[in-house]
Amino acid sequence: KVVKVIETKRPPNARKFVMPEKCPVCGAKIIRPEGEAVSRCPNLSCPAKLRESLLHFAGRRAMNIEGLGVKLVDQLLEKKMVHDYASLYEMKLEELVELDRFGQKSAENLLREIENSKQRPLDQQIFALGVRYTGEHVAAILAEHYSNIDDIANAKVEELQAIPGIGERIATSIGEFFAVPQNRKLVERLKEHNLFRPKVKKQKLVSSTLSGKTFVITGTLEKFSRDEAKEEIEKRGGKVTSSVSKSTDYLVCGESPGSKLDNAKKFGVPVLDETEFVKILS
DNA sequence: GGTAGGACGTATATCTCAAA
DNA sequence: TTTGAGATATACGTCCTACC
Repeated sequence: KVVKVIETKRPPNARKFVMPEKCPVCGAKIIRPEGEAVSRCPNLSCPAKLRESLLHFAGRRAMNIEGLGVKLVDQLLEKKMVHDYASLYEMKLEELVELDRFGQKSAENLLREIENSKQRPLDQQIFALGVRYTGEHVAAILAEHYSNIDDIANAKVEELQAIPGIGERIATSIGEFFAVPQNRKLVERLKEHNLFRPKVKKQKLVSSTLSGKTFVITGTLEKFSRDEAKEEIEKRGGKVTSSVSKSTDYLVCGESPGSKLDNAKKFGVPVLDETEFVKILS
């Protein structure tokens, strides 16, 4: 995962800034790769990149290490306690309790979360690596197609490109990532910490009642988190996407829905409240 | 109890991919 | 080549938890 240094287009609520010629963190000259909308720091060892990549790695949708947020990552980097993903798995309790606003309980909780993160499924671990253009969706495709990380690392660009859902840009990006020796070494070290274990076959479908149906979820559900609702739909053969379109079959609507509800009305998509959603599941 | 920090959810812009 | 669907990236607000 790289740090965005310059954006050509920014959201209206984004703060204005002067376009730097050099990375404000490491001083490397900023480049804009051909065909890219953003310019990036080219320095592989850029501290800003390391910080952002650690935050991405620990993020909920990646390794989901609860408690490892911005301030803690900053402290760990400042005290040189981590220098890559693998070093997170080498931290000791006695080091952690020395950190600001960190007591015995916080340290124990963090170490437990780090240990638990080793159980994340292969697709989340692939996503956590932060390969450009490899988000959750692409990571899931890769985990489905290959059962272990070595096969992905050794796959040729043409081979990757032949997988439905993966185009030239993504395939090239994956190829470039694994062509860097440091990245290969990092994956090996993570494997030494019991990460990237071969994919366990997904839980069998409990039924196919929602087969072929596409769902979008909005608002907060009482009985399910987003992920739990998604899992329940997928276990029944359905699919969950992130935005409402004409091809959406149902919008599951919880408390405080967002603009997806407006879109659903616009496209005439049936809206299910939580009770109706539970009925459909059962 | 106040405060700091992280989780969680939404909104929106931008991007990729595939089909027409 | 264009277009639509869906994925990704990012910012922001609210709420919860743990430290001090």
